[in-house]
Amino acid sequence: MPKKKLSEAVPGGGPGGSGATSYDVAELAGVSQSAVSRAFRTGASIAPKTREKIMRAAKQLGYQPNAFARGLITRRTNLVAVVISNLTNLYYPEVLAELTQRLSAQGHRVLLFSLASESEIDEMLGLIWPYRVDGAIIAARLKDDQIRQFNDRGIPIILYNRVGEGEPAASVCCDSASGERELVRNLLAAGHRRFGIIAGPQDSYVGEERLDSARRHLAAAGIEPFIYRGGFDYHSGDEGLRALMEASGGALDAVIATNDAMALGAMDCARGVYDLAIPQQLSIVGFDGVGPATWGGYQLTTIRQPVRRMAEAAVDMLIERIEQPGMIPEQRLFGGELLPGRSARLG
Amino acid sequence: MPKKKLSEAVPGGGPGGSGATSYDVAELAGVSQSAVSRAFRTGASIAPKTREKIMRAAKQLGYQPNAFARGLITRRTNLVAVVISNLTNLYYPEVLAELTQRLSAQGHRVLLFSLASESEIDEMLGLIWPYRVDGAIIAARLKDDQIRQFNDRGIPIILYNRVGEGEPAASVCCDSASGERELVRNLLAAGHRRFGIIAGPQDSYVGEERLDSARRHLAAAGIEPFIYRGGFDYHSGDEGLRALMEASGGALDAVIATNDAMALGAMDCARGVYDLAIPQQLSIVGFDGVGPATWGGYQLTTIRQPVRRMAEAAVDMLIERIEQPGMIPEQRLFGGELLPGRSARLG
DNA sequence: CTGTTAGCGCCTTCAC
DNA sequence: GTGAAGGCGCTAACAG
Repeated sequence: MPKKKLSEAVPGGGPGGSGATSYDVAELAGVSQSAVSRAFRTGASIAPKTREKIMRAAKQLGYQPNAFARGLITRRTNLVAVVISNLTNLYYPEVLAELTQRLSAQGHRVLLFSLASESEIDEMLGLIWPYRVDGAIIAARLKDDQIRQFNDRGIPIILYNRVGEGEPAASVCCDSASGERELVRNLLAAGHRRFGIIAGPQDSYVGEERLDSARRHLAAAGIEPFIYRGGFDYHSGDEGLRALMEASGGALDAVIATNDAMALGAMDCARGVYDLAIPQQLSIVGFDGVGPATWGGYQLTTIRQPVRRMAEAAVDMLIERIEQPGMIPEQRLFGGELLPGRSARLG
Repeated sequence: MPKKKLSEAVPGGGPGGSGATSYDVAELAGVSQSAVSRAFRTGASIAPKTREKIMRAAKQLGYQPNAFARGLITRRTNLVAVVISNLTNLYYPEVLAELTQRLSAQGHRVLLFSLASESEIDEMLGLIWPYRVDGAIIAARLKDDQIRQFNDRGIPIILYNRVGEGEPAASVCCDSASGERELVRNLLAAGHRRFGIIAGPQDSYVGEERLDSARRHLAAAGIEPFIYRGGFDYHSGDEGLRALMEASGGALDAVIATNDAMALGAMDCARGVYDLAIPQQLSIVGFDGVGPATWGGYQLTTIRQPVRRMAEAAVDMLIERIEQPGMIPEQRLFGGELLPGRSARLG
């Protein structure tokens, strides 16, 4: 007879708990507490008959092992932090859905953090540490010392569409440079010469990459584009097009937006405000391949990120590093797919 | 000198942990472990000087209290489960962003679960229990016995845009019935007589509510609409309009879609495929007020859900119930706002 | 294969 | 205001 105290009466248990502990189950099943523990652990040696007896008792009591007690001892919490800077970006919901489903399938729970602004990162880190997450997937711009904090604590992280600047960090990215090059090359081949670029905020890593790539490849053809800085949202596309039209005196052949939301805003503005036929009078391209880009009213010419493969890679890389600490940082770069659409004349 | 073992050397600590424990901090600060515990608990009585000494030592060691050990004892995990059935629905990212930010501000972390299909709910519940969440916010269709499992375990839940069928449950909803009534009344007043409805999947609670309300109010005017069943996505809107045009022989005055995504699909189809002028030849209305609905190319006539107030209400109600168990179930119903847009002629 | 014995790191009495 | 025990529920060695 175990001496430990059993959970007090009440079938439902106290507030916040199911009430039943492994001792309760052990007593009901007529075995020791550690037998119960084994029954709920994969790969533990236990007689099938005993296990079954235990499981029956457990079900009767509504018993589920307490992850907090387990985590305290195993130092594995099965928790993965997922950090996304601005969820309302059209692109992230799809990523988040993929990540949670794949992590779930691998036995991990998602602890979600969303930031209203990148300045909240330090604050957020303080909220993560107490939960001893096994790892993290981060789609926000971490500073070197923030990456180092993860490294120092031995918590593997995967940067999503970002790379570490100085501190080494594993990452999964869509190849902005080659995607943008593809777009520019095609636009040039179709004879466009007067370009405008609607860029993203300067604190966006992919935004700057895309901008740089576009400028570089235009420069190689001797072209200097007009540039407008937006905020990655639909409205910025509208404002951007107006600004570019003004700056260029209305003489524009093509507009390159560094994400789809802005490209769509620019399309609506071009048609609605300037009464331009797209792509006959103006070509517009985006980047990402979000849902609305393929909608009938837009059929945007853009680069589609292979979201599923990227999410899969991020999760796989993370799990690897959780199970085998100390792996070297690896960067995986996925090529995007050119969706021809109907918003631009390509060569 | 405390006899308890201090964490073993390595500054970074072992895998998964920051290494430092309250004993390490206590030793460095020259106080007892329980003093450290007090320093990190709000409202514990401790001398300001002692506290400061401890905090300095803690920072030096990178110490953060272990939430797992704390949760084990206090039975408060500060974890809230958020369950969302299909994240890719345009409407949810905004909700999720609001929820996580507000929960964070209240000292709670979000454990996110997303479902590929409603049939996975039981499976998911089994993943939730071990984590002893303090509460849950659920935007998925729970069966009565699933709600009861939460009730039995004493875990408060808030249903989001759903209500319990038999089992009592607190909930936050947008008033589908009155929103749809408003739309129908306006459409009738403007002289529309031949209606089509693009409805959602039958397992959607709000979808059925909106459909029922629209039919009822049309019936009151002696009108029997054509009905098509879609899946709440953009593509369903396209298919829906085709089906309705066929069923009605092209004689349609207005189309009511039970969410925005389908309404937008129908708009593009009406313009692109049937070459109809909207709203002159055909009025189309939606429901939700998602971002793209306000875009220049659409300017959809719809009902906007007060997402921020609803999220705020959900979080507040949940926190109340966590701090004061046993509160009665309350249902809060928020009215939507009619966005006139330009996709329908209203009376 | 099963039971026993120590803790995991912290909070919570209780003396002082 | 502070320190010394005891235990939250479980897993990880061990014996048997």
